[in-house]
Amino acid sequence: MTARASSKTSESSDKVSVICRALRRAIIEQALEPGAKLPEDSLGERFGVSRTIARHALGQLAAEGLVELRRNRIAVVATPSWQEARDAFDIRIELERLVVRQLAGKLTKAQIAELNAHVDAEDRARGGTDAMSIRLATEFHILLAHMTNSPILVRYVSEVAYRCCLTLSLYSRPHSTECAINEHRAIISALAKGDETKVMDLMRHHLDSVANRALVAPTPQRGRDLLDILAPYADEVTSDRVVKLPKVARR
Amino acid sequence: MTARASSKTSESSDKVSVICRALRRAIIEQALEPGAKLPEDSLGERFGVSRTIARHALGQLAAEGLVELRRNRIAVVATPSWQEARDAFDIRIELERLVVRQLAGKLTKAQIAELNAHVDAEDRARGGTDAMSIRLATEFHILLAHMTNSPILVRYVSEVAYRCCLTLSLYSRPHSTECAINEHRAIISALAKGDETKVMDLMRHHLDSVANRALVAPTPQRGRDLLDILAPYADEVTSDRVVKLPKVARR
DNA sequence: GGACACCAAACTGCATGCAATTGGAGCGCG
DNA sequence: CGCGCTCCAATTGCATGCAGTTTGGTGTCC
Repeated sequence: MTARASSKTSESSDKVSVICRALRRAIIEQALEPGAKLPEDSLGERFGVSRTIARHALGQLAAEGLVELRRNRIAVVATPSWQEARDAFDIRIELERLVVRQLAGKLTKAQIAELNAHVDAEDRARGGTDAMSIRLATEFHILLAHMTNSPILVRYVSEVAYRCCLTLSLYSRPHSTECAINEHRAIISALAKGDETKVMDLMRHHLDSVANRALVAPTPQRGRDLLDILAPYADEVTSDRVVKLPKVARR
Repeated sequence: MTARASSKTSESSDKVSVICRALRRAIIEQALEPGAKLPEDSLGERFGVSRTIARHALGQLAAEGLVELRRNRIAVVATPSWQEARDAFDIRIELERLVVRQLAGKLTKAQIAELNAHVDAEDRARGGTDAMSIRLATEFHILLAHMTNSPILVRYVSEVAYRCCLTLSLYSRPHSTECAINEHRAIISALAKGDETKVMDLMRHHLDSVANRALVAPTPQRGRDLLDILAPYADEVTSDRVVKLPKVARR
């Protein structure tokens, strides 16, 4: 047995879905940074639809956790806390281990070729922008999920992967994608060999290292946002005159 | 260390959210069976809002997988296939194992009391309707997820648990909830003891047995919907005159 | 009696309009 | 110069209206 009966899960071609896809992509490519404002009017105007539709799209993206929606306030691209980012990665690890567990030894030659082709594309894109590298790497994982032919699994893996993308733009330093690509290759080969436990371990370590490379511990321990972030500056303030705050990535 | 800093995740009090909650509950209590029609007008009228709002709510529920939305067609309560149900349970197992892994040995006395109180409630409700038993059992799992203080985990566990609920109304026979209750108690005690691997195993077996009790293999192997379901009836039709079909739960 | 064309009711897809809320500029005061 | 107040433009929350699509029922013809 190679794979399950197919099933169509593709998003329909509503105007709403179109906008969702566009925004999703803009977000994961970091064209829209976390915290960026998303007024319904502007969105509607930009996409040539009414506010009603833009609003609906924002609702969907909020349900996916990519957008934050507060009553009577402008929607913004989600700004996950460091802890939320870590949680997302933890969940992602378990979900993707499930993916490769289901896939180990069950892939057709064509599917393996497809995966290799994708990694080749990642390789070729190494010269390109960071954003593209991140997108391609994420799409590799989503491609894997698709091969399980489990719509639910695809949905959750996609969602959580996008959320992780989002956190990369927040907490990541410019990073080298090379090892990630090698790890992708290793996963493919273990999948082809059908070594279930091996591939599950590979996936865990792969995602763990991505997470660790990305989520450089921000505030030592899981304190609450503002207070802890401001603590060191507060020290300076009380100890001496106010010093010019160092420019910090903001939004 | 006992638990993380709190964080508010509660759904806001939009009219949309109100309708979502109401429908969600109606669905998991099986007041709305899978396949039930949900016209925007009727919903709006029933809840005293415009179609716009009802529509938006349906969109949200569709994003959660509780409702199926097809272009230009009346929305219906989702009718997951048997395979999708199985997939949902597989995902649920991994997610909830993650929950108890994070929780093992980290619960306060108060939290353990809360859990025990909930199971007591489940016990007391044994005389009540099946729907209520199912709801309470589901809420036990969601309560656990809440204690991780990870909003993302709460969201995914809730969603997937609701989806599993949905499948229970489709494929389950009237079942005894007693063992489930005992298993809940066992999980609590293992959590309190802090035995991580034990509680993860308990959770796996608990959910597995729920799934197995519920998902009585429907069509021997994972065939496609209609054809296999109709096969036996087709036999009768071709072999003799058309016989009156036995009344089968429909909608 | 059965297949087919057609039509009206029901319903969805979407835009627009109006009321309510927000946040920020401007202004006055200490 | 900082603090608080007022007021207005920007923006959201929601209902309604119109156009297009689907559904199901009726009549007609074979």
